[in-house]
This record gives sequence, structure tokens and C-alpha cells, in this order.
Amino acid sequence: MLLSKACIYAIRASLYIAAMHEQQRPFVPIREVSDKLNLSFHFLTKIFQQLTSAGLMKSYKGPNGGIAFTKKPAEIKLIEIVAAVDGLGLFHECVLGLPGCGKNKPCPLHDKWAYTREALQIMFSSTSLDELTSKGKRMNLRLSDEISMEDLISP
Amino acid sequence: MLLSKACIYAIRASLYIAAMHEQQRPFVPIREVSDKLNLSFHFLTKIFQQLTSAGLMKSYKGPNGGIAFTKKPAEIKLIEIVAAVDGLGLFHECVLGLPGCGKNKPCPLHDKWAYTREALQIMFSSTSLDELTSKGKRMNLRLSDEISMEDLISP
DNA sequence: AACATTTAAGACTAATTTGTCTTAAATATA
DNA sequence: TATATTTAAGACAAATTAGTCTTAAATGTT
Ligand code: SF4
Ligand code: SF4
Repeated sequence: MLLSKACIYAIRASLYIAAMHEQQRPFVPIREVSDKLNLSFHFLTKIFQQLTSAGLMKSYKGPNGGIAFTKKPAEIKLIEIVAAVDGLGLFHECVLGLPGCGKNKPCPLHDKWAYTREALQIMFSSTSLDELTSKGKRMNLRLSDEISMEDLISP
Repeated sequence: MLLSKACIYAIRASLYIAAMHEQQRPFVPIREVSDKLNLSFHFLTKIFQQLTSAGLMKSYKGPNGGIAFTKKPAEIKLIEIVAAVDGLGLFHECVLGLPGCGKNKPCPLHDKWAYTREALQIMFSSTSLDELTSKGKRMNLRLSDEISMEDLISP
């Protein structure tokens, strides 16, 4: 699996929150996200704690509280979420799990892997949340096996 | 992590066996592989069982026994090993873990992911074992944090 | 036949990831 | 102040992956 479950959930949840952000609802309660996306509330809470401690989100307790991004969704790239949850190893490490990739003489797999690894990195670092949410309303970005971005146009 | 540990070990071990194959030693004892590559003998045994039951390898018991490929290393692509151990999900499934990728309207991530996913698939399906072992002798393909392909030229 | 070598199979343990639950702290509102 | 809402933190449990161990079966050698 490319991304851990926690990381996948983090991205899906981020897309939901980005969509709410566009509707002038910066702080979204975690419970709402977990309900809508059919994710475990407590598990999601822990995931969001990773995102907040990475500086990507801020939280507010109490009624009308919730979590919100610290930047506009247009400025948040998917790779920041991946980095906060799974780390950046995928984009730097050896596909065969050996230490010190490409440090000395590169191996014969290296060129191919380095190319593919960079394609991965480019994909995650060139895609912003708002790009997906705005396109998602037209293009059927699903956030769970039940709901699409389209369903979120009016909450 | 892109590939499971089992899958990584399978590839490393396959490269070792392919190198031995080129030296006219088709059947290699699992113990030799686990010793040289510093892998758990029993764990590796189970991994090889997956490869044999997938038809990729054959085994022979008793003295001078071991395991060997059923085809020449030139004809074995890395993706066959990945398929036998981790399956082909990586090359077909949604990066966000949602079912039915691209079935209905594709999502906005789809084009990017489909491209990257195909790059992965091409990398594994265009690379054969002998390509790595023969280049590996010149180019420093490591099989563990200790051993390079170069070290295997004379056993 | 007896013995040593080697893979097969499966039970078992350990580590990691995933998910649940409880309690505490912060905040808003009445 | 009392109460309801919400995140924080951490203990706990379940599931998956990784790794170990024991016994059996097959094969070659003496
Ligand atoms: S050079 Fe190739 S095998 Fe060596 S560490 Fe990098 S990707 Fe892995
Ligand atoms: S279209 Fe995109 S989000 Fe939808 S299943 Fe495929 S990769 Fe995943």
C-alpha cells in the first residue's frame, strides 16, 4: 500500500474540510467529519492531532469549535498531509528498503526508481486541496464509498 | 511503504538466486540465501513458498536441493514477484483507498494518479532480473546493507 | 537401513498499525 | 455557576504484518 490508512483518512478528511472552508465554515467539528466520511471519530481525532502538531491545522474547543486549516486550501499541497502522517520516506528511500539510496554508486534500479519516485513526489506536491475540491464538485471526487464532493455543495 | 517487507525480501532474494543462476547454479539452498542476505531463514522459506505456489519457482528437497526459478532470469520481470507476494492492487486501486477506481466519472486526482500508477507498473513490468544482475555487477546493486552484487562474481 | 540435508506446513510469538474507550481540559451559553 | 459541547491525551483492544520455532516429509549419501 502506498499510503497508510491514517494518511488516506487524513487526505479525505482534509478535502472535506477544504470544501467546508470554501463555504465560509473554517472550523469544522471532528464529529461531523467522521460522521460524513464514515470514519472512526477517535481515530480521526488522533490523526488531526498529528496535523495540528505539524502546524497544518489549528483546533478550537467547546461549542462551535472544531478544526481548521492554518492556511487557505489553495496553499496546501497533498504532500504536506502525507509528510505529517506518513513522513517523506516514500519520496527519498530505496524501493528495496536499503539504507543510503544513491549515496555511493547508484544501482541499476536506481534510475527507474528515482524517476518513479519523483513522479510520486510531483503528484503529491503539485496538487493542492482547493484544486481537488473545486474540480471535485464537477468531477465526482468521492470522499467515501457513499458520498461525493458534489453532495457537499449545499450542506 | 510501497512494498511489504516480504515483497522486498522476495526481490532481493530473487536477485541473489538469479546471480547464482548465471553461474550455473540453478538450485540454491534457502539457508544460503538467508545467510548471505541476512534474512530470517524461516520467514524467507515462507516467502519462497508463495513464489513456488505462484509457479515462479520450483523447489527440491534433500542434499543439493534448494529453490530455483522455473524460467530464465531474463524472462522474469519484477512485477511477477510483486504480484505473487503483495498482489497487483497497487497498480489498479485508488490512491485514496476507495472502491471502483475510475469506474464512473473519474475524480480530479485520477489523471495524476493513473499516470503515476502506470509509471510504477511500467517500472516493475519492464525490469527483468537478469537486467539487474548483469548491470548489478558493474553498477553496485546492493542486496543487503553489507553485500553488493559485485561480491557475488565468484562465490 | 541409517543418517544428514533440505523444503513444507503450521503453530506460535512479537511488533506495528488500526481502532475503541475513558477521562480530563477548554470553551460557550444559559 | 452549572451544563453542554468540543478537542486532548492516553490506556486499552483488535487486526495485520513480521518473524520464530517445531515437526514432518522428501531426498541424497554412506
Ligand atoms: S540505488 Fe537503487 S537499490 Fe540502491 S538504494 Fe537507491 S533505489 Fe535502492
Ligand atoms: S478516480 Fe481518483 S479518487 Fe476516484 S477511485 Fe480513481 S484514483 Fe481514487
